[in-house]
Amino acid sequence: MSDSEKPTLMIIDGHSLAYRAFHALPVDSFQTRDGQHTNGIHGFISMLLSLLRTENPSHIAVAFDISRASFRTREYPEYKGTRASTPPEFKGQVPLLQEALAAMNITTITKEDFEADDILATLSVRGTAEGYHVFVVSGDRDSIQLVNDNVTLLYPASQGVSALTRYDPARVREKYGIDPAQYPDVAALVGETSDNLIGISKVGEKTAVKWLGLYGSLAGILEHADEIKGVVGNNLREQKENAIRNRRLNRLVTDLDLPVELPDLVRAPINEAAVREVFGRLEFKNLLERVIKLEGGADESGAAVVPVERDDAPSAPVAKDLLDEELDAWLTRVVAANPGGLGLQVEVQDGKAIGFGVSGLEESVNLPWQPGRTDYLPFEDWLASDAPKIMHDAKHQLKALRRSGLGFGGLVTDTLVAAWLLRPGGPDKTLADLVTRYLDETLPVADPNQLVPDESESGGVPTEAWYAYRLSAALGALLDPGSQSVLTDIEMPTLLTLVDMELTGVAVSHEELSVLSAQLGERAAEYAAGAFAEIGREVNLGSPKQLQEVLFEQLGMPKTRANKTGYTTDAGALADLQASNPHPFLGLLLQHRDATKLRQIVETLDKAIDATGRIHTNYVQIGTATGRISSADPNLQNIPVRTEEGRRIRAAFHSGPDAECLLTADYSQIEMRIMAHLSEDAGLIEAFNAGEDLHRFVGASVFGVTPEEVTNEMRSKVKAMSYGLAYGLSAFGLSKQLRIDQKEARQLITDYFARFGAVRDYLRHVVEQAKVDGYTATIFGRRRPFPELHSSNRVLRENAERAALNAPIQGSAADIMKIAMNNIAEDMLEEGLESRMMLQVHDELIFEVAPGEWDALRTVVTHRMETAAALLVPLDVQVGRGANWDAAAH
DNA sequence: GCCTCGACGTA
DNA sequence: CGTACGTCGAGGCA
Repeated sequence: MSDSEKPTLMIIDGHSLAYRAFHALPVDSFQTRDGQHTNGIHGFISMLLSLLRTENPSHIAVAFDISRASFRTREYPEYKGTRASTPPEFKGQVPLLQEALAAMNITTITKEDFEADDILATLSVRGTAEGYHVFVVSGDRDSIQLVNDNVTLLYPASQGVSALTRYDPARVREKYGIDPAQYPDVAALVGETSDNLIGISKVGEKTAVKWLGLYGSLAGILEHADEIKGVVGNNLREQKENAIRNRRLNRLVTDLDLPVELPDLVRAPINEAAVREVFGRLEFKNLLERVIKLEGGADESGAAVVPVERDDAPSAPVAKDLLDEELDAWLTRVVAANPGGLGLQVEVQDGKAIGFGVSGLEESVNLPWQPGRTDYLPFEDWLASDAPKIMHDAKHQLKALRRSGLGFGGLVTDTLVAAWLLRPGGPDKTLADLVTRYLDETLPVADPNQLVPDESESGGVPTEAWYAYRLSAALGALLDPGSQSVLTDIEMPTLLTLVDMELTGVAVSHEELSVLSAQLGERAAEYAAGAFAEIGREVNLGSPKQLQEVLFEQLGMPKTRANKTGYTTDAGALADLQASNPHPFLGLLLQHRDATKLRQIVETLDKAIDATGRIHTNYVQIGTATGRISSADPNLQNIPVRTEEGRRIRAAFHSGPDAECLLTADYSQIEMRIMAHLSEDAGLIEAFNAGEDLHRFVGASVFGVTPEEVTNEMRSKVKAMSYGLAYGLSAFGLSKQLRIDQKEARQLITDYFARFGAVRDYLRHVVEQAKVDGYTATIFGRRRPFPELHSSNRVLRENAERAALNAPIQGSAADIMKIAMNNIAEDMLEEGLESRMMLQVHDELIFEVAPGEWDALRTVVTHRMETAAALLVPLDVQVGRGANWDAAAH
């Protein structure tokens, strides 16, 4: 029988290949929406499909280790002892991989007390005996010993699993200078770091191969050990037991009793239903297609290096250039053909629109644009109409449309926002990320060598529009109904609201900031001079490293809490030091910190003021994992408020020249109210319905006194407790914050829950449910996945538990605020108010009030905020009025 | 010029 | 050993 007619048996080391794939592929890019990591599985299956195509084996099996323990670890407990513990992200991938293989009708084999390598060895010996050509696929170098004329090893190239090197006996000789069967002797002499097998000192591959050339085998070398001169000879004689032990351990077992016969391993058709189910769970869209397609017939074109890049991805349609009637006809036709909407991307330059890409499923157009252009009237009509549009990262594009004077309507989906709802806090930030994850394709990049990009070729806004169109379908299929309604009813309107707010900006006084900056600069310099005088030298007070030198060496202060670079110098630790080891330097340093921090904030804000005297922040709609909005460039959600000095910065935020004043409106205790609603705690609900001071009421209940008898101290303790609840506060944390001992903190928690037990039950229940579901949900259905709840790492798991109990509370508050904002914006438009919503700081809104509109605006804002959600307790809104942000506070 | 870290501002 | 963020300077690396 010639080689090409022999049946071929392919045996794969499942664990080692999956583990290699795990390290080769970015872990964050392969995750199900429940948070299960799948990069190892994806890489393995992808490699497997390539192998099936290129090698087309007639028989196949995948071997797995059952555990790290085997007869080898019993014999030598240190065996593989240096291996790092399995990364948590890899956990769970092997069982899922085995499920996937089962669905594909590929046999997996395990054997108690033996390693996968031994199964490979046994099968390759049997295969050879029964007339097969054997392919061994393994990332373990011990498999080299299996190579012979009938056994070929496919070994992953340096990184990953996308390229496999083919080892036949000639290749082994070329690479290592020995016969495959001699490889274990070399390994025994050299040692194997990854298996924690120590070899002979100073003996590397070169020496080992030389000796084998001289004496033929390890046994021969040991026999002639006395003849070997020099230090290495001595080492060999002294450490020969190492080599003997190594050789015993790296000998693969070739006569295992396995529960299968070779004919059982013949390739069978996949179980399509099972494959669809498993791959659906793994969210492998493209791999599913490839597996299904594989059934259609194997490709015979074998290549030595297995390609992983898919070759069946559809490519974007070539964009057309159209004018006038042509464009009109095209739009009419394509709109009719794509009732779900068209993909749209705006090309933005210097904040203005300079072109558009519009795409349906099968065709797209490219429309360069400049002000005054009239041949696109049909397009402009469509743009401004309610005709459904699908975009990616629409906010800055819509801002550009507005600056360019173009109308817009009909946004149904923003794929960036939709993907964020699927995986809030996920790594996907660009269209290319989403195309890779959800379409398993690659977004074409414009050729960087092409100086003038040809939009009609590929890349550019028409291509982006086409991918956004296709992504929206893929994402829509993955979104549960709750998330879908959050997208449609909350996030898309919010996006439009944010466009207005960002374009509006807020007036800030450059003059006031300049004065502040100068004053703070002077003060900082004085504190610095004083601090330097105290220690007799000048250091950089902004350098934690230099401060450590001063504090712990020069001044001999006791060490503070440790961090990665030494010991912390944060404000809390410095205050503790001041209490135990008073020194004027400490106070001056803290004062200097305050002054420079404020000055830095002032400077950053000042630089952000535009020519019209306003600051335009960028609200990041996908900026948080909980559903809140974040603010950046500059961040206007962390403007100081707690100190007198800080409030002077707020005072520089004022109403614009045409406005009457500012209006601020904030929800009071919204998170506690949400807790009352979600927990249905009768006591807490009563506390809110009583309408008096919440913390006083709760304090009276906890301490068993009347509200009038609640002291300030009792009130502040209860207040800290209530706020801490929603964060998963511990007795330790509470004691630290209140500076009381842990026993007292524990008692406070006990007393608190004695009166508000349903709150405790609710918080426990949230975490338990999240463990079952894999995610938490807000009142409105916004989800956040929590895979770490099952982590075996205690720190990770407990962090996830606290985040999970907080997510529905913080997230529901965020939902409520967004709904209120959208409703307010709508009312303002309907009532024709010219006042403007400018800022959102999580539970607070700031408006610029147009002359004569105070009453109307206050009514709208209060009403819409109070009625954004119907909870078991009322939503209380506090409104303030003033010429500036500080004065408008209440 | 890039990154990480410590520190600190807000809800 | 309390959640969620963004920004700065210092310092290390290239």
